[in-house]
Amino acid sequence: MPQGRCRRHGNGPCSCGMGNIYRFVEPVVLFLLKTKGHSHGYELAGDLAECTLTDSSVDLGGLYRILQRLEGEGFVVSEWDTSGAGAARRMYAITPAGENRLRQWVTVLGNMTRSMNAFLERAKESGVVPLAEGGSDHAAR
Amino acid sequence: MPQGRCRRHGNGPCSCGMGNIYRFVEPVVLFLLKTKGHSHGYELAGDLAECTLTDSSVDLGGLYRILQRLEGEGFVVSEWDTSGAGAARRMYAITPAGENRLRQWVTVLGNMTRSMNAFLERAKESGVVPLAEGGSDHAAR
DNA sequence: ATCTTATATATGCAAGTTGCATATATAAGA
DNA sequence: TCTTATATATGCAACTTGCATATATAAGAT
Repeated sequence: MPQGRCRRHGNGPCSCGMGNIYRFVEPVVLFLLKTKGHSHGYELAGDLAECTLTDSSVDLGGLYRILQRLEGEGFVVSEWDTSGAGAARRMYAITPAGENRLRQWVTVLGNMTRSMNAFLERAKESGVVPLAEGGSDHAAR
Repeated sequence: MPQGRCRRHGNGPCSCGMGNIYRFVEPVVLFLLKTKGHSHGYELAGDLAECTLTDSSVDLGGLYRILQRLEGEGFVVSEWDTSGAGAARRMYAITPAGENRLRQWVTVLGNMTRSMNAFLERAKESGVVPLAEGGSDHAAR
């Protein structure tokens, strides 16, 4: 938990309060749009809950803002879908620029995992690891 | 790159503009203090440059702020060291609470790498991967 | 008929983080 | 005396985050 610490669960090693960046919201959204073809915010929120490592569900308001930003940057496009019953849905699709962005994310995340593994390796060698008090990570459920 | 995008390098897949969280500043600082015994901000900045995955060096002002926050949270303690020549150094040391925090970070980062690898695996299976245009990650140097 | 719930999108706001610039002081070397 | 390296620290605008709230439609329950 970096800066915005988890205010709900106190001080255990949980992944709450990490913000959307730690939940890989942007790359996962781009990936979902790439594989699904198209989707809308409310549906993406459900899919995201299964792709991310945190117990805290992604903030819906934040997700809509991320989609708005991605559209402003040209990585996704949207249009209203009033065909179905119920409230209108804003359907999103990924653009070629967005697909390129996704490939970039894969590169960056690949570098990150390598760095993180190297750090964890060093930490284990140094014997920092044994039994974290206050134990279980909420994210590990 | 998430929200605060890299303003310097345009649109290549670099790890700039990711903020300190993506550079693992907090866990790496705690780890360095644990293994070194004690250190000060300016020295930690040099060590951090070798432990993090970004090309952009950690912002020194930001690092000092992180150290201040960590002290406020009881994870490190500091005192002035005026013994050596030159400007006074504020020497930091990790506390028992900080060591516990570090163990929690190891747990959380371990979960993160597993989630990231699972995502990258899925992305590769879906054929999203091939050749990101705008190619090299600055972080990969 | 009315109430509640689920679906669906969106904004307001306070608190926090970030990058960049800047201010400060000490000492070594040119 | 000037520049550079060491060393700490704050100001500020821009952005992100979590939480609360506002909105509208429709299905199902009472």
